[in-house]
Amino acid sequence: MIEITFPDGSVRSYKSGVTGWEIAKSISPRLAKEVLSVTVNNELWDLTRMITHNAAIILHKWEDPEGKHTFWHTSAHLMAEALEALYPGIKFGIGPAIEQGFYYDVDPGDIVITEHDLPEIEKKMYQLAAQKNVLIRKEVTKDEAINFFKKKGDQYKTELIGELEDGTITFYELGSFTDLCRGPHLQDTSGIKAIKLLSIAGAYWRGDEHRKQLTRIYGITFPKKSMLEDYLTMLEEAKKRDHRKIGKEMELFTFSQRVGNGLPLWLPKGAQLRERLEQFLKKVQKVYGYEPVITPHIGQKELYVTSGHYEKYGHDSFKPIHTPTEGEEFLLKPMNCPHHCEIYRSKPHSYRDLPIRYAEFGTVYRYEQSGELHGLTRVRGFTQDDAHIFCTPDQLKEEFAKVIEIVLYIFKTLDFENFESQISLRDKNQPEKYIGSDENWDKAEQAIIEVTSEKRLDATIEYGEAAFYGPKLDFMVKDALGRKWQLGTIQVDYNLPERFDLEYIGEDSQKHRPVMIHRAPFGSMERFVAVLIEHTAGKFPLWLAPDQAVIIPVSEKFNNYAQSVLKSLNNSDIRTLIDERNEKVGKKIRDNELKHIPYLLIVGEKEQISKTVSVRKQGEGDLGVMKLSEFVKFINDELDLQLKH
RNA sequence: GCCAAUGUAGCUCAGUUGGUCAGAGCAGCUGAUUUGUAAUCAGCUGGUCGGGGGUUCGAAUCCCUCCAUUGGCUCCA
Repeated sequence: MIEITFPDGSVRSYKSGVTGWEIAKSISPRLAKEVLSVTVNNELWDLTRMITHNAAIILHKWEDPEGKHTFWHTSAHLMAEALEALYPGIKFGIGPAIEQGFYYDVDPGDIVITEHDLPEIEKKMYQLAAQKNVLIRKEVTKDEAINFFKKKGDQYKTELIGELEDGTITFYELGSFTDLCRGPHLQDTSGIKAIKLLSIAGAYWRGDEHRKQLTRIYGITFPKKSMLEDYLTMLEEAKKRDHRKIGKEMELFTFSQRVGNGLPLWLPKGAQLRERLEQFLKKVQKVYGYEPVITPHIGQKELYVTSGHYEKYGHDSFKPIHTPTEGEEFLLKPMNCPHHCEIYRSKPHSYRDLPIRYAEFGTVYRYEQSGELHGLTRVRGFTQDDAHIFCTPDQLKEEFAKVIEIVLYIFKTLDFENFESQISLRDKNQPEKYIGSDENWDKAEQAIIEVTSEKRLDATIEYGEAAFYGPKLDFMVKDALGRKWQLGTIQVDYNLPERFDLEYIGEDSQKHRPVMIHRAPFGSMERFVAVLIEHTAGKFPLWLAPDQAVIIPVSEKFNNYAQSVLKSLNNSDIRTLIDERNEKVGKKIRDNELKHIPYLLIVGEKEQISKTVSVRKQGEGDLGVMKLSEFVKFINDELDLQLKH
């Protein structure tokens, strides 16, 4: 007999060799039906694998990430089985479960699989799933594994196995399809009731653009048809929030082929929105002791050679600009930091001056690959809400903490609750990748870790993700479709002060090297606005809305009164429009609701007589009649609430 | 940059096997209506069918090529 410990701490005895599924069955038949996989001593296992020693287990159902992971991983195998049946000789790369579904990278040889083929593959998957084929786990030796895939002619699997250690290799058989796989898997495929192959794309083998491009097929599956329907509805809803669609509808920004791809044109309403965000941050930065600076859009190539950017990012930059007569070369600036370093250098500094915080909404240009461009989230010209803090090593921690405060304040004001934060540290096994002394690195990394925990940030730590010049803390937010974008970033830098030979005179009258912090709470205005649009679906908070209220006269007879209301509200700094079109009230309400204008003010005979407006709130409907002064107060109260945290 | 798909009026989209196929709705303009909380009616103006080349008696439709967009891969704010 062995002892099995459950998550709640209870212990039960089972005979040795019991499986996860049998344990589930012993608890309840319903659990046995729903359970998908089991964690045994922190390892995710198949339900059919025999447990022969005392163990702590957790049973996973669909509701658990581990359960979904198992379900989707098996689905990837099911898709592979279907692909092999439809395209004999097809070769397989990797086929993992992902956050939403799964994919498989395949090499179909000379034939091309397109999205038009997906329904047929789906159909085959349904057929195969209905056969209720069992997944069989087999432990194999490395030689056996290599021979199997060599015989099959699958160089990708052979390559993968070559890197594995003997004794740890497992195969899974599903019907006629055998795959190298760590598992775990479902017991059989009968639970896969709803299947949707979503898209198809090229993906380089092992992410290396110098290697062969395989065909990646993305899909998702569910244990119930209704779940798939809900998921597809959710996708449709998400598409409605797409910032590219809303940006067009609300006339926030556009692109022109004549201007160039990846170069956004901010339309008046978008520019207003962006300016308001900038003013907001400028105000916060003033409180935190930042000093605005302004630098040009280009700089001599030598500047970026000095900073090291030319070597690292030169190939991602626009080609140098040559002057007509001299042999000078200028680059469109890919980063603001070199310019700010030169500002620091423009005069000598004492330790008493530090920290110095130079802030600039600096527009930078990077030649992103054409396939990478995406709405406002990935563009070739964008404005960073950049600032560089020059401080003593002793001030680093406190300065870092203050930047986190700013980021959190901004996110809170804008209701960004679901952000993730990531600390990127160095990989100590590869010291050659980083510059700066070990001592400084330790200090900086320690400071970031301490500060994030003091600020109660639930940050993940990634080793080896630091920049070569220092550790950093990044803030990520997901867009409507769940794609993760990096917004804010705070980076410690020992490199640039070194390269630009930046100094300050210390208390000891000696020269010292300052430390730099690069920080951008929004990241880039373009990307931030994009994510903001998707989060709000275009229904911006009142303080940001380009237009806050629109006056709707019931008929042309009341245009004069409407005009007087307009004048009065605009005098009270409420951004107000008037809809004098010769249309019925219902039509005007509908149109202005669709424009996401926060307040609609209907005025007719009653209002004209009583000097009031009939207030209708976007998405909520009629709020009743208010005196003009009441409405102004009502608006200002809401604004105060939004900007006070 | 690579793989795949897409590209028809300002926007959203029809256009069947190449032969009155250059259309619809919305937007815009004009007029009628003078409107009370999510679409009043009528008329009109919009397009070298992404650009270029080719096949054909004839191309939005077939082929080539370039450009852009979309979904991914690599990189990154």
